[in-house]
Amino acid sequence: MGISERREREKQELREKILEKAKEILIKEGQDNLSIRNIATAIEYSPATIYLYFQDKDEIVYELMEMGFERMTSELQGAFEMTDPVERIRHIGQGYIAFGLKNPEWYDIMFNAPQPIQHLTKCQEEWGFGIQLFDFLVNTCEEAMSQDRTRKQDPRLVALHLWSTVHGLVNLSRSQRLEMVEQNNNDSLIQRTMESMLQCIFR
Amino acid sequence: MGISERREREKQELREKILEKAKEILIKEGQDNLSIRNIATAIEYSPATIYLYFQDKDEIVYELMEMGFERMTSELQGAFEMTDPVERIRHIGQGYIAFGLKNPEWYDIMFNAPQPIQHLTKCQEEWGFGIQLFDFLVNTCEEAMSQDRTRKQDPRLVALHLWSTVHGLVNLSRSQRLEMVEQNNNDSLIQRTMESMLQCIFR
DNA sequence: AAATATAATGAACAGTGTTTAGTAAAGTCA
DNA sequence: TGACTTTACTAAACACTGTTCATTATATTT
Repeated sequence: MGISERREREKQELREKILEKAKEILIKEGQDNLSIRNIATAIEYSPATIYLYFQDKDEIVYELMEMGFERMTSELQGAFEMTDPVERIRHIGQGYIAFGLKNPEWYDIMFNAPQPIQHLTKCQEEWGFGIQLFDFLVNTCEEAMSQDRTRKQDPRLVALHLWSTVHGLVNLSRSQRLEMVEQNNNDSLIQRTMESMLQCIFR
Repeated sequence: MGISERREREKQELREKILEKAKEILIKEGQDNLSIRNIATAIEYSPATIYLYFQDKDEIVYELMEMGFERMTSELQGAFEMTDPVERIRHIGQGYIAFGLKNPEWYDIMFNAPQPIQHLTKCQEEWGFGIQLFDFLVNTCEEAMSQDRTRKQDPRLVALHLWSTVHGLVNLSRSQRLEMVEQNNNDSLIQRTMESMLQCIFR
């Protein structure tokens, strides 16, 4: 029964090809130009064909989100391996911000766009990568607390404080609101703000 | 020459009507349904007419942003008048978050959407309301610092820390990423996180 | 070779922002 | 009042969007 196996493989290959082209378009032309029709012409198939491999556009965006998390995770690898918990947090923060500023389209899909979440709730799955990342941050906060590097408090709140600040900074920069109130020195301003936060949480 | 005055007045009235209906649609049907065509049918004019009163959709969104800032400013009035600088910051933060969670569409237009900013850069104007709000926050931080309620540091960085955290929290909630990592107690979680931040900045 | 199962598509639906040429109404002036 | 001009408005088109479905083409099996 090698034939049906080949067919299955070919189906998988076209699915991969769709995702690859979607990724290319996202990087080169941005989220606004990531349309079913653009993907279709890129893979030289009709738009309707894409719906034989994905139930809707949300599913494609969801897959792109997963790819984004893999990219980000690999970029943060060095930070994850830091022995000192506070240094670990500092490097994760810096890496997170750097990723967000360098890959705004990926970041948007991962942390802002409603589509991947809609896909998740539709399929009753969970936000695996995100939970993993957040839990790691919570654990690191707990570690810092056990070393008396910060005052006793709910580590989940500290983690959320850290996350929301860097998320807020990336989004304010992305949406051009930051440059509206502070013309000069965008990147270093973000760096210094995060450092200011770390100074006030950890010792 | 009362005739041309009446005409001018009538033009202004239709402009106002367009904005009023745009506001209604934004509130009742959300940003996704805020289309030129929907506004046009609501005011019982053709879509093309709207372009006689606004150069493009961005300009309408810009005007809605201004309305949003007026709404927010009036809601924050009580907070602005607090005598204690730290309490002032606390109430501004709470009000900011409450506004963002209660009026997600307004919030999006004011702090996330690229359209109003595109309109600004096109017209070489500045983000008046936003700058005003941020500068007020900076001044309040300076006041708190002069009262020795927080350690000596750049007040603009403290203000940005405060802003990015609440902005991040509102956006994480809005984009459903928060409920992905913390199922229970969304609103109070946000409150407690902000409180945790205030505790670590001010004394 | 004929029958069947699978894959791919053309065309349509309902929607988007925006432009342009043409029409209808209102104001101006002889 | 009638002719002319200015202003206000709109129908229709352009180039897009996601999605569905009946139909066609291809590949596999009998």
